[in-house]
Amino acid sequence: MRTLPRWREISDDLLHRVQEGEFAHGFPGELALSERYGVSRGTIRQALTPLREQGIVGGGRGRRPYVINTSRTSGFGPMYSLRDAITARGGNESSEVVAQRIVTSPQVSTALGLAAQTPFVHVARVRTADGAPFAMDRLWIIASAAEPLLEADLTETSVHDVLRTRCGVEFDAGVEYTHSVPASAEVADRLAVDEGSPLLTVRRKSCLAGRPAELRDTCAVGDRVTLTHVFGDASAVLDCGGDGRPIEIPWD
Amino acid sequence: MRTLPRWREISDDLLHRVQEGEFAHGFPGELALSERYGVSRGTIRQALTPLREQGIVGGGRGRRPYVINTSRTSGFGPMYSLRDAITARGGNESSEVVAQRIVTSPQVSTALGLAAQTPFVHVARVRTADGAPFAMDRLWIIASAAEPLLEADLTETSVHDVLRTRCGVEFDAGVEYTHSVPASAEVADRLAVDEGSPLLTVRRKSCLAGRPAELRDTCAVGDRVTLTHVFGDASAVLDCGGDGRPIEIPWD
DNA sequence: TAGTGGTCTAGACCACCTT
DNA sequence: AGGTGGTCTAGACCACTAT
Repeated sequence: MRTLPRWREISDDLLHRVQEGEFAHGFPGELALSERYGVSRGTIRQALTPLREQGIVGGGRGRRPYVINTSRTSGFGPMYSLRDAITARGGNESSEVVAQRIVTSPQVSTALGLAAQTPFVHVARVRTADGAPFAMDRLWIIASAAEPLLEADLTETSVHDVLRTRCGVEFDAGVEYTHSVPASAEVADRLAVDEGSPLLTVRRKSCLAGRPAELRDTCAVGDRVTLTHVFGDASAVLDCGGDGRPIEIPWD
Repeated sequence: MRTLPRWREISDDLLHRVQEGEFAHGFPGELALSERYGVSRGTIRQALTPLREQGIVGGGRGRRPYVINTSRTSGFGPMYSLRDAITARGGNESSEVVAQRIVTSPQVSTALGLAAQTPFVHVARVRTADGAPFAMDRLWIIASAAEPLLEADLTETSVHDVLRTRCGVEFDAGVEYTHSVPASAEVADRLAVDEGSPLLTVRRKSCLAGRPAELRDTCAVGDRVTLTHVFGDASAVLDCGGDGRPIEIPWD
């Protein structure tokens, strides 16, 4: 695990402070931050970029800077600008781990363009909110980068967090494919829905230092899950009614 | 329409050249670009940032820079890092415009947090690839910013392009909600699928200068459409087989 | 009018990859 | 070894907003 650049340390620190509510009554400007951290304004701007892109802090030329969203549970990193969050309808969320071991898989290796015998850490979980399953996911990460994952408790912790803190690993590129498919018999059984009912599936392939490193499938119940993506300071269109369900208007 | 910053002009110019294949045999380095455009390296880095984020050019410390993806049809702009493209299975794509007029709508105004009588330009289309409909979309944009849209030919041109070139308008923030829902009778009829079959719906709310400006609903046939998001230099995991459909392996 | 962020410059040093 | 991009500095000027 190499040392992080200064701008990244500052960015992490600011995110942490924001999440603890430190700036609820006003976020400092770039000049003030520049003094506080003892770095140039350019470095501060670099640190603020991800926070602004992800809509965590807002402001703009002339405006007083402010905090938009404190409740953001997501970690930090570029992949979160891809798929910010799967939000379940419900409160208490936990996971049942149904697989957590080393495997090889020709299908996975092929999908990632790796050698057929590449060993992966394989994790599969069923995610539950308030007693009702709302999604299942499974992932394969090249074992050489993710062995501590085998011993982690994944019922309450995200894989991303474990990778970051225990493995010092963060994905730097990737692609996501999202589909809507009918539930197969097996999945319908595990998620307690009717066979054929609409599911949201997301396949993600991620890279580590430019090399394929992870394949992840997420499979979510259509009417229990909303996939949300935020870009920039969207505070003007958040929380103004509706959860994104289509408006009931004829398609004239 | 105000003048664009220099870095943005350079970014647009580079994207244009990339798409015309000018750099197929090698992309210039930052120093070379700095000389060519007569600006400092910082400005060049700013211009390259969106191209690198969207995985259009690649490289890295020490590596020779290169072009990853020329065939990118998408325009330019931050919203495209949200929902890069809806890719249909098929070749010839066109749209049938089923609505293109000024309207007011309490539902839309409410969803955007605007006054109930706000006039919108309303556009609704059914999108077809190789003769089969694969998606429909409808949008409402505040009329004051988008009037030229009323007279545009939208059968072959994207709304985004018209907004950019004719209205000088680009969204700077937004949120997208993605769901999987069963087809209603009306939508099933228009898209030529069975009632109840899985659809992918995307609702987007966008901002212009920090104010709500657009609501857009897209409704796509599950098995004809893939929603793709790319982050960074994902060249290692693109084109290595599979279209993102879930692997057929039991969820042990 | 004061303070903010957006843009831009002209340097510097270093880590990393290719050769 | 030479070239690349990543990081950082210390300035500058300007557009915009709030007051």
